[in-house]
Amino acid sequence: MPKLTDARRELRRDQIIQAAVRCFVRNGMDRTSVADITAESGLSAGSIYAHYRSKAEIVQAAAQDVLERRLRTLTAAADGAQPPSPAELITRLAAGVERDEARVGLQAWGEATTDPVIRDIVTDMTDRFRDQLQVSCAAWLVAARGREPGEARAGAAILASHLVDVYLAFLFRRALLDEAAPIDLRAITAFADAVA
Amino acid sequence: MPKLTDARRELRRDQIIQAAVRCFVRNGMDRTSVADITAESGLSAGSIYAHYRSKAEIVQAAAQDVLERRLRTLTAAADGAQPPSPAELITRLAAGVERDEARVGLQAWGEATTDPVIRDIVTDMTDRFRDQLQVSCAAWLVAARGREPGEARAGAAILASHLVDVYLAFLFRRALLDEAAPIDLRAITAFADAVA
DNA sequence: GTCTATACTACGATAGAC
DNA sequence: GTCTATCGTAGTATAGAC
Repeated sequence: MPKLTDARRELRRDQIIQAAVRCFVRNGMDRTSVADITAESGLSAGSIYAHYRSKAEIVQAAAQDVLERRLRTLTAAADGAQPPSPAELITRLAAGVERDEARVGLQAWGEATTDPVIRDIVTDMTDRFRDQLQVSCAAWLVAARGREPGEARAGAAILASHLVDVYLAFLFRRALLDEAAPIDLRAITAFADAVA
Repeated sequence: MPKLTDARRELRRDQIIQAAVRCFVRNGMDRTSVADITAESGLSAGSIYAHYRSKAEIVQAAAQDVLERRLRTLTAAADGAQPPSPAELITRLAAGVERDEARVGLQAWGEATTDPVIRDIVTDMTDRFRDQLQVSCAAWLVAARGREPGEARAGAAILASHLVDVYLAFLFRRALLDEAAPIDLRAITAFADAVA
């Protein structure tokens, strides 16, 4: 039964990653030692190196995990009976972001400037994020503004790029400011109306 | 003549910081060792520690230097016979950003999530950046759109916050993408028109 | 797979001569 | 102020018992 052992293995790996993320929130990715992760996870060095080849691999897996989680938040936010407006969509998105999560996200950006693997993880996730946003915006343009699917897709592409910008800036504020100003919806709606 | 020695001292400090920044671009702030900085600067460990108490202090000074430099770019971009439109302003701003510079900026954001000193440097500079943008936008609203100074200031505040968002997202793209898409001016002008 | 113990390296910072 | 040399430590990864 390799299925079960695989699942157990995945569970351990996740346990390690979650512990690592908690450490990263406290001390940052670079100032977190493998010893810190062992202490936080309750495991030992030997056990950890049985699941990950190096600390770099742990950092990469943690970055991937945090970003994937955000992408799932988007999928959830876009779901519903009728497609949400861009303003509503970005509001839901922002509501789902914890500060700790945003912090590790920013750390990943910093790492991405020098680690090609993390860079690919970050840019790939940004691309997928934008694609998802475009799909949702296109649906909204069709359903709420009566656009043709073709022109809706074009408008949605522009809109989605802009939403990504606003979202990235929000992550910045959420991570670094004590009380992050909420996203200013006037800018979004003004632009959405201009597109639609 | 303490004036002269002070100037020499400042020159050495700057030499160290510039060398440090070059190292940061290659290997990141955390994976750069003091030995790397000595090699890059042509100085020795003893000399460097005569000017900075610790590596942390060097990192902080480097972050401050990079961000101050960006603020000066903004001051230059806002200058001119008549105030530039928001779209023109952000275009000039983006044009002046080198990739290496953007990279160290992102690294500083990552450090800011765990180092309070760098966090203050980053948030303070973002505030000053927004203030500068507001002044410039207010001037534009008065000169090009005939607003009253009072309502121009209010509109400019909203506009400036949004421009900061767009600018931060641009820095992200500039640092991490091979060919950063230029800033989409439609979003800016649409919003500027809505405000004005 | 998981543990303890440890080998090996790299780093930050200092001492002391000049 | 600047150099060379070095001290102490902290970190990654591995070895070997269980």
